[in-house]
Amino acid sequence: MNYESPIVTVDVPLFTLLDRRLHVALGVREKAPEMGKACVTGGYIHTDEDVDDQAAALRILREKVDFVPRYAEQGFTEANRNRDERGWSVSIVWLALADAESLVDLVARRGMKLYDIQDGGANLPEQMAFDHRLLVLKAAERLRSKAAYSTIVAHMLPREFSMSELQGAYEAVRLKPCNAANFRTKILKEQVLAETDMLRSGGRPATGYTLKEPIAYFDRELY
Amino acid sequence: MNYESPIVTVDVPLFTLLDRRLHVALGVREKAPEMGKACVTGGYIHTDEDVDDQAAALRILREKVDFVPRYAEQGFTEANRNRDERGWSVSIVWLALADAESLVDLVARRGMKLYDIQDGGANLPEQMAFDHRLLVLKAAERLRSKAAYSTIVAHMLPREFSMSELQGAYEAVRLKPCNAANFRTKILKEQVLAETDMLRSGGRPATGYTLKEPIAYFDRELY
DNA sequence: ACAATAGTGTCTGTTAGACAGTATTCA
DNA sequence: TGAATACTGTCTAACAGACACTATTGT
Repeated sequence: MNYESPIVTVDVPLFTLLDRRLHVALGVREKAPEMGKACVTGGYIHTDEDVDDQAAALRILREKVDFVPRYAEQGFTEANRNRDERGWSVSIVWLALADAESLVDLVARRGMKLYDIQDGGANLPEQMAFDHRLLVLKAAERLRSKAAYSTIVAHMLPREFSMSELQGAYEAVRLKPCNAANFRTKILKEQVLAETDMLRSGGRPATGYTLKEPIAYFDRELY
Repeated sequence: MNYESPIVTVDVPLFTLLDRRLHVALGVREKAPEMGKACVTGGYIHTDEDVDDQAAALRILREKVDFVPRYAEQGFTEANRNRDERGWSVSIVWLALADAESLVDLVARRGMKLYDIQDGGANLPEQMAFDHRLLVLKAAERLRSKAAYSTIVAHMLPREFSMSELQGAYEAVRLKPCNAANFRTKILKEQVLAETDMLRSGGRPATGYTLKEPIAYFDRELY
């Protein structure tokens, strides 16, 4: 027997930190079905040009909103018969991260909007296309759990950041405060940061840091 | 423009512990292409009967090899244009776990075979269908990393197990030994195990344990 | 009694977490 | 000089890890 093949899309929620709170950039769906509702940037795989799902994710961001994220990784795949009225469909969800400035610029250019998702989705729009509310919440949850033992959150900061900015990023994503003195010593001991120039701020200038590697993993949770 | 939709399959590597070493159960592919090569149990999504990818994974195991795993979860999705000569294809890989006895019985019934994958795939068959070698290795790696901070490995033991069996499971999957006294106190403190009847063994009978919940997560790695 | 496996108590070095205090900038 | 932010040193309780010891079975 021959079975109808499901529809396959790649959806790419864009995350950043704004005012030390996790935000996601959403657009507005421009065609039926679900026209006019808030949606994650996504699209079909182009079997003639995309070599793999990562290439598809990056092409979709480039073509649809002219954006190159700082970091992207596959999150999870949502696949069921109810998520799209047009039939059984598969969404490969990629998480993309960028600094706030780039995303603020993007949403201004493209008529998109940044939504605070610090409070379990309370500030997401009422109506969202398809199951995109679920996709965003699952992706945020994945980000939270990955943040605990990796340097992934640093990609939502400027390339050079201060220790307190980095701490703020961990706190926002992990949803709990941590002690500045202990945070500093612990992450420095992990040897994942490289020092750069000084950064000016309100008081004493702070040492600037960058990630040595795009992502590093810790043996234990970073509190 | 209208794009050809990729082929979508669900592939389900079956893992267990045999002689305190991680093993995967593989079958033999019975049709072209790649006929005769070792392969992961998998199949197409049946859009008329599967409600979602989990249902598809379980149906495929049931129909193809008449097996119900003890635990299954979505692992990752492999999606590119080179993995199947017939065209751009997507595999949603589900990890399935079972006790050794059930899988030994399964492979005997179905002409499958259990392969030791303790040594990074050195004991996998030379020729495997499609990219199934990669799928198995990636799935095993996912299992290893998840094992560090959860009770997932217990599903590769009998439903009731002794503390030393559980320790052996962690050691096999994590690839490092750990101290019996400390392992015991640490996992008991997590309160994830329930006591059952005594289990007979070579010496003093051991307290039997079962998982309280299908899966529990720890705040820190269990050494 | 002894081999084999299960389970406990205790000690030591390391780490988490709290907190006091010093350093360097701008207004 | 004082407000603001950056950074350091030290103390304590908890935990990781090692290890010696006791307990309960079968032979």
